[in-house]
Amino acid sequence: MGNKNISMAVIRRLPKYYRYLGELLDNDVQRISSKELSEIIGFTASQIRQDLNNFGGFGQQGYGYNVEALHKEIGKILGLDRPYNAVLIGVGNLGQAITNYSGFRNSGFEIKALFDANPRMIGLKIRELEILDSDIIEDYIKEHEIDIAIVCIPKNGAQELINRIVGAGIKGIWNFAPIDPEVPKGIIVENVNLTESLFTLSYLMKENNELKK
Amino acid sequence: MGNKNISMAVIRRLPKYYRYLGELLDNDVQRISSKELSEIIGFTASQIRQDLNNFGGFGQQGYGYNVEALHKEIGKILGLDRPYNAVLIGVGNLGQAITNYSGFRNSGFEIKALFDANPRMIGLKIRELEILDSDIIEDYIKEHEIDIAIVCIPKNGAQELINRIVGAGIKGIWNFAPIDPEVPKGIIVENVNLTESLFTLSYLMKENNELKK
DNA sequence: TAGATTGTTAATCGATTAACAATC
DNA sequence: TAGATTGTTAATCGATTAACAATC
Repeated sequence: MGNKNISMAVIRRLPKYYRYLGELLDNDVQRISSKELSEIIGFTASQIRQDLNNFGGFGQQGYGYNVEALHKEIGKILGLDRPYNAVLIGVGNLGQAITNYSGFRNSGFEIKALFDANPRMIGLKIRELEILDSDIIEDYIKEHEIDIAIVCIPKNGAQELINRIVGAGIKGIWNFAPIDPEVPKGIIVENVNLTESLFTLSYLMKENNELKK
Repeated sequence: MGNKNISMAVIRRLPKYYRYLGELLDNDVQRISSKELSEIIGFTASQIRQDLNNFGGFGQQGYGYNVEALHKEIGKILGLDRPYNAVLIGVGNLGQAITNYSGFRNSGFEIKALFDANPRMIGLKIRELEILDSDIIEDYIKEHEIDIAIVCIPKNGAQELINRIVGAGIKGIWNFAPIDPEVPKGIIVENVNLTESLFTLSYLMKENNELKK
């Protein structure tokens, strides 16, 4: 499969294509042109065609794109045609929210175990999943072929924990701790920083307000 | 204040500057050059100087930047020198997680009220905050000078709810519902889409794996 | 066939990096 | 003063948009 070094800008648009195509599919729309999709999704038709052609020619001249086929193709491109085993570390409010959200499992991401360092949490159950002691996480990762770690612990200790799970063989980290972890080449980290998101909102509200003056 | 139409790329880096400068401050670092900051934060020194100079000349030739002063300036740029009143709508797991996270309040974002449509939730309390009926949200927003709505409800009904709160005078929306809401010009929306984030991780893990072959 | 729409090349626009004079 | 480092201009790089031949 030809990898032409896809830019991050393109990659971040892929899940949006996938979502909008899924909605079209739910509404029994069978075909769509880049122009029509453009009106729904808010990217230019030209950009849509450019984006998709990074991965192959999925359309047909004079017709457009078959919604179902394109949705499936993008799913494959995103790697959603295979299951992932995950562990979640830090069963606080956010960790529980993610554990309880069924949407991820439906997309093939299964949380196999929960971990926490707090003795009061260890042994409790959430959704049939017992909370295990963080101390044993390395052994668990090695023994259960875990691909992804979902890190929901506070800033302090987060880098150290990430060092440990990377050492145990984790390949991808979905990181909610408010740090930019350092990891060896070949380990993928996706950071979700809610504070940064909120501050961006704050900036834009302020800027918007000033423009009005 | 000169607004030179700052690009989104720059804006999204501002919270990172703020965070790293805050950490330097915690570590009693008093001055830093763009080169040193570059090594910590991972942007080029040139980019750092370009970014900052969009907002003013905060440095001093031959010296660098005063950490405390720069941190404060970026805080101002982000609009963190004033308080915001917020309401949170949808007190599920994620909504509770956000309600319980004290970091936002410490930055000046105060959740003044919680709303839910589920009769079982209405009347319950979280952190001294009673959960109110979503039906009365418009009146509440008007009467309490609410700036920001934190939307943590499912996809269905999210656009309708957003229409209502925008009609009631909300100026900024921190949206966790998995839609890209349509809002009138002048209303700021910051979307957090966890599914898109997870799918991006999936793509990058797949790509990384293929490169190794 | 005629009309529509893709895939793809070329043109434009914008963001990042490099370079260096200004100056602390 | 000499050395360091900014602020800013110019050069480069990359991403988006426009255009259109190919073709269904």
